Amino acid sequence: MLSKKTQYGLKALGYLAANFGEGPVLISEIAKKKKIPIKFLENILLQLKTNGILQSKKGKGGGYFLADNPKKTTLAAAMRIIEGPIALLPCVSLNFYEKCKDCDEKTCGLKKVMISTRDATLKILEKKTIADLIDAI
Amino acid sequence: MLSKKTQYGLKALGYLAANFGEGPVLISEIAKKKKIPIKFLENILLQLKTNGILQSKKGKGGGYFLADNPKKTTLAAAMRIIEGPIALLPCVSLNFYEKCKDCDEKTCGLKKVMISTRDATLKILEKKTIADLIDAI
DNA sequence: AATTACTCTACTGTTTCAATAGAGTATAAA
DNA sequence: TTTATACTCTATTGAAACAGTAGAGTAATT
Repeated sequence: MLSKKTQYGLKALGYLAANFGEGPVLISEIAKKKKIPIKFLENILLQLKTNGILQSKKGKGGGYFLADNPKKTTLAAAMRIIEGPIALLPCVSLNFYEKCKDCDEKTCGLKKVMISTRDATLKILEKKTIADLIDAI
Repeated sequence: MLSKKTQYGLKALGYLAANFGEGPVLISEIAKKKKIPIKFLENILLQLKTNGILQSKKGKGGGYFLADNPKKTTLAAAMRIIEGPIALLPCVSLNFYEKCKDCDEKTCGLKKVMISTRDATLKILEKKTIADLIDAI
């Protein structure tokens, strides 16, 4: 399951995608519309900025906005920043790989299955973008 | 990411699948072969027994064994017992659904994507069984 | 100068995770 | 019927992660 942090982050990105091209959006506005604790949201947005997905402007008329067209940022990219690995096990993670001590990765049956699962998940998350997070209506 | 508990549980099931039809297997044997802390493994196996996947026999010549042919138990079933939900959000879980407060599930863009992801994952995990967890060689 | 709004570090309470302890019960064989 | 074996069950513990908060600081605008 995704952490609350990731859930909030994705919702915020969806809101910023919906407002793309309309200038900076206040943290407080995102927090209110998406019902996210504001101080928590501050941390999340800052992290997304540090990792290049968001940009910001300080002072009056400031706020956060997407660094690029919403269709350019995949969900996989966003989730890796906030949540970390997408794979179900460290030994099958592409971006957060950790060697499996206590088992032979060449023969491990579990690993094979988890690779299939990872690929199925990534096929979706590498194709979908934060533009797909925009709410209906 | 899956918890250690789930990882251990699946490995143990793989071992029992490999030894299906050959009588009870000692917890200590599984623990040793799969390098799982034995007391931790006890809890896990008991939980799998309570939920019908395993059976056991006490006393000398006792141990754990699969309740049914390994091909009959899907990974989804096993994982739901040990780990809980397979979906990435409670509001898209089939077996552990929780209503999403603070958002309208009918219009939520995030929910749509998470349903796709869930379905892609389940397509694998509902088809693969613990027979697929048997190690090569 | 005053106001606005993001920035950054640190902290806190709660929950989950991972593992362990130890007494209890059932079974089988000698 | 005793003994050894092996699963059963509840409780506990330390560490880490999670979720959220606090507050001082910096930059930009008017």
